[in-house]
Amino acid sequence: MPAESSTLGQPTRALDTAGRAFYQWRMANIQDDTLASRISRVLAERIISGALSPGARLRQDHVAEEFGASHVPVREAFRRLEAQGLAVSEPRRGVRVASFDLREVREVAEMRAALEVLALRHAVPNLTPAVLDRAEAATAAADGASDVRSWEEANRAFHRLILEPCAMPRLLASIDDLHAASARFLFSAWRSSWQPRTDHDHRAILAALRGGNGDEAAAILGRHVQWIGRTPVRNESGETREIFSIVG
Amino acid sequence: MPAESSTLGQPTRALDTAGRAFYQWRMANIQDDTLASRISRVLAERIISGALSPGARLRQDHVAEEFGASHVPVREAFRRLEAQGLAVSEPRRGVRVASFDLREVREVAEMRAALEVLALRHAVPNLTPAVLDRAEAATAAADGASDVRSWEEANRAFHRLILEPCAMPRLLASIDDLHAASARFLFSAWRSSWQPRTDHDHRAILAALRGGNGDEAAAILGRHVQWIGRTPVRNESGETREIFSIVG
DNA sequence: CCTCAAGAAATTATCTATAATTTTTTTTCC
DNA sequence: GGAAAAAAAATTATAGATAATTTCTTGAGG
Repeated sequence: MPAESSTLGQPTRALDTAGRAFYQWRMANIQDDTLASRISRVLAERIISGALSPGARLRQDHVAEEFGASHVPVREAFRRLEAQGLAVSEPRRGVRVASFDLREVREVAEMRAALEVLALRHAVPNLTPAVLDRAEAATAAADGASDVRSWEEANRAFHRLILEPCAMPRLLASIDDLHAASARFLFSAWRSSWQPRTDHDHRAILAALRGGNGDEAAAILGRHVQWIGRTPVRNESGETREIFSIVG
Repeated sequence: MPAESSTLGQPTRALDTAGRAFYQWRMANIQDDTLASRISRVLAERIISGALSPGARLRQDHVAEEFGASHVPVREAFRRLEAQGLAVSEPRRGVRVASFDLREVREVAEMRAALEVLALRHAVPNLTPAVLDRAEAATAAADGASDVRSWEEANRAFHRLILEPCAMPRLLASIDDLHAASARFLFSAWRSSWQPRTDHDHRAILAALRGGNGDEAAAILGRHVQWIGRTPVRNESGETREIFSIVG
């Protein structure tokens, strides 16, 4: 590390700051260093946001060219997207963006309810006032959000904050994947429009947690996550149909 | 398909049978045709059975040579194992068989409880007497099993049978992955020894389902899956320690 | 005898090239 | 003009080769 070690010849305080910055940079890159994972993250982002529509073909050479890479890391990225349920692959016939329907929206909502309730139950004993304060801030951010993207980010932060203290990595990873699926549905429903709302469930959950009532918090969370919103959407041919999406 | 089409020049009945056999063969191979998936399945089998121990390095060139392949499909197989939680990869430092401890055993047990209960609730309305009979047969097979492998297979069949009618593919896939993790723990605990047992829980679940009492069945299943067995195991240096593993 | 450093071997990550398959386009025949 | 067949183009899957990194081995110094 020749470029970085030059910063080490400085006063102690500066060294600490620079050292930490470098460490964080290393962490951010080390655990996700390979081309394959960077490609898979970018593609996942596009699928979730709706920039890549359901059923769209992902052609390895095109993706490779776009990223200035060969198709070997691209294929690895595809395998990862497949495992996350964001893409489907048919041998020798290529990879497509996974499609979804109301059945799957419901399925994801129910899985989230089951797993988030489990996570919250284990998180409760480890919850600190500091964490709850940050969760409250996330709720406020969600209420003040003016577009879907920022609302989703704040909402996800809220759930992550109160669940993370469960310290069950496998469970949290599964929940993350389900959140990604939820976000896909959400963005597809509220493509451009978004009406600000006050999330009473989040506040009720926080109140229950502050009052030491973990069971009640878990019960509200379970219902909250299964809340499925209906939005009328007008398609290209001018017909309107309802799109369903998880909102919690 | 030159070899197969030759079978088509036969009487109608024979054509049907041969045609179906060919179709099934195609199905079995088409949806899992690539070298990468075959390699990942074989490696998964070895990790689950314990033939590959936790922490063991998986070297892409060695695996490639063993399968008479190049390392490109091997790397794709690695990404899949990673997503299933059977392997962990550190960029530029290779892939290792995932290790596990009591914490993870508990985590998997609780996730299975949450998700299998959810699946059963949705399966109940679609359960037929025929399915329950097959589940009963699986239970009998488990009780009569003389080794861990066959017990695990029969046990897994029982769970699959009663949960499959929920018709929630994503949920079932998650449960499958958790079963694989459970089997790892199980095989590591009961490596060679196995004491036959009668599974009263399975019979109680079936009785409740036959009696139309879905809630009771779900409650028993939830407890059943979380049953963690303790086995004293002697390691290389002669010390004994307890190994915990899911049994349900 | 142990620790640390330099060199050698092995291993990973990537790219370029090639064979096989699928999809698209063009052509032919009715 | 439209359906079927043949040819062309695109695309996937795999192999072989190369650069960069890590791990192992060996040797020097304390």
